[in-house]
Amino acid sequence: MLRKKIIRIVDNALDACRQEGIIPEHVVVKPSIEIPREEGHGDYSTNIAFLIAPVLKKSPGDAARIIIDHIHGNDICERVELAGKGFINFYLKDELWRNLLKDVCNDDMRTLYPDVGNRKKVIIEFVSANPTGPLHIGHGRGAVVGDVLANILKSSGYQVTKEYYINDAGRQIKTLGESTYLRWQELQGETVNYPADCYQGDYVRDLARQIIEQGTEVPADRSEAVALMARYSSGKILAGIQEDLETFGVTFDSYFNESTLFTSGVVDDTLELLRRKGHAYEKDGALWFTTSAFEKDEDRVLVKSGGEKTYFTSDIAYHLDKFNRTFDLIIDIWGSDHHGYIPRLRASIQALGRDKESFKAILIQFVTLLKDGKPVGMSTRSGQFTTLNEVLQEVGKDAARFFFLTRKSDAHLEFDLDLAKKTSNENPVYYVQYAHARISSIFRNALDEGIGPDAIDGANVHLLVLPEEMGLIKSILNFHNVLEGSARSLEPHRITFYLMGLVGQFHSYYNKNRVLGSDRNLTLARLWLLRMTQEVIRRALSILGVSAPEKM
RNA sequence: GCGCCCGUAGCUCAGUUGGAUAGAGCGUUGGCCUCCGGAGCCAAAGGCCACAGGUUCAAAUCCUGUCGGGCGCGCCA
Repeated sequence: MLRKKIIRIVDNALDACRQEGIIPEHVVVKPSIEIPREEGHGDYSTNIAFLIAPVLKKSPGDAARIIIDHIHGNDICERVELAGKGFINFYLKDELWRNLLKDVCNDDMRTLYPDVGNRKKVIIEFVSANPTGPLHIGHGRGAVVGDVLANILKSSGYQVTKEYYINDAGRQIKTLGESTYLRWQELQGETVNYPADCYQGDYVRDLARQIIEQGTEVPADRSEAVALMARYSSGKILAGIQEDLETFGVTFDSYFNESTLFTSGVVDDTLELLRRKGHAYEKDGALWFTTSAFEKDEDRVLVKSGGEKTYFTSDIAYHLDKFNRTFDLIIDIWGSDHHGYIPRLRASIQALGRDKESFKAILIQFVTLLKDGKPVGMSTRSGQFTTLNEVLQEVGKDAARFFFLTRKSDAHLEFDLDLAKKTSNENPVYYVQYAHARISSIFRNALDEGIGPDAIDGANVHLLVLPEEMGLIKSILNFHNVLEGSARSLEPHRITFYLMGLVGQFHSYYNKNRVLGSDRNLTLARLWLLRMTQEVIRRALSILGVSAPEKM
């Protein structure tokens, strides 16, 4: 918003220098205008002097001085200073910030949301756990990142579709059917040898028991019986997964079955397309894809010598299908152990003639669940995982969601169950929610004194002159930049860190200054500021899918 | 062996894509409401940003190498 004005000021100064022949006409520089990290370094800062100093054959400091001397007709800055070895710092007039926030308020906060998406269609695929067992805490992390990222992109001008991909064509579902069948046999009193590569969790036995209790007729033919068990079990488990996700606040716009790629012919189309473009070739009786033509990776098999298609093939088809559904941007959220898979998929996207930049894979590092200070294993097959549902029961939706977003996705996360249970007060989510509740409380008190929303509407914003108040105003407006950065980098955790900072400013301000005081006009102005603060907290929390309580 | 990610305060982690004096939370120590919610605030202590070079006005950030940790490298899914 204001950055553009600063850019214009700098550009004008450069033009003035060119006209005077100080800077040669042909020299083109692209100064960066940024918000300094240090508070004392102004509202904006530019490094332009460092860039033109070599051209002028002067020191950066002298160059900066020349630029500053050529800034004319600037009415938005309180002052412009040379700082450090050549930085030019811009200190904007306080009234400018106040007016800006007032504008945002009058516009119903709409200007706070950036438009980086420009209505582009994006599909985010996440969780996509096979319905062979309940979700564990690692899935939970991916679920939150995907869900929140979707919210971020929606808030930034994208049209977002959330999709869950089900590998129902593969071997895992068959194994599930086999597992249930064996447990079923066991429950019939038969002695069975239960293999190690079958699913070990107790839930398989429960499923078998359900089949018996419901009096379902099991076909005598073994493979038919297994097929029935597979259908029943996966359906039941998927329903359970959906239920878990719902209590976690995660929903999907569509569920996509891998098997439909075969029935609809997309898989065949994909192979045909790759052949025609010369990106598939026969070797050793198998069909190979030319990964190496696009990426630093080895060629991969599409069709095995036995005629069976690989998982990779249906995955290429799946992504072709996404493009066919006219999505401009495809985001996949995977466990970080899949990172080796990225080059070949990106290669396939190029082979299909699509822009590789339209595909983004986000990797989620594993979660280490700590119990009694020791890590707990989480392999689905071994059955000793702790389910997402159990964690939710213990720490609650808000804390779990917020906690998952307190670090960037591609970093290990230690989730200490005992700590989360025992000292939930220490969880940062309470720190943020507390601020929201506290502000609500102030409004309740104000109402008792006869100050309602209408009165606050008429507040004189220009009574907000304290440094803490200016800091809050700037931070509220900064939500725009944070959201934009979060959307561009696809990093949801930036929102949580922003919130903790904003809320810290509020708590500090609250402690130092009284809001409800004897000066009615000042009271109104401060209430107005708190209303804006609370509004942003609420909206940011809503993006995170975390509740904003009035009381707690 | 090859590839990807990571190494920042005692612990868990941020660090605006190359900016100025390195930032939180927890923990430790010491303070703060006769008044709007003490689930809060203020202050102190704590750092060779794994190590060594290089690139430039400027490096935690980019390049090379070393050490240490995680994960991948199938005609599995």
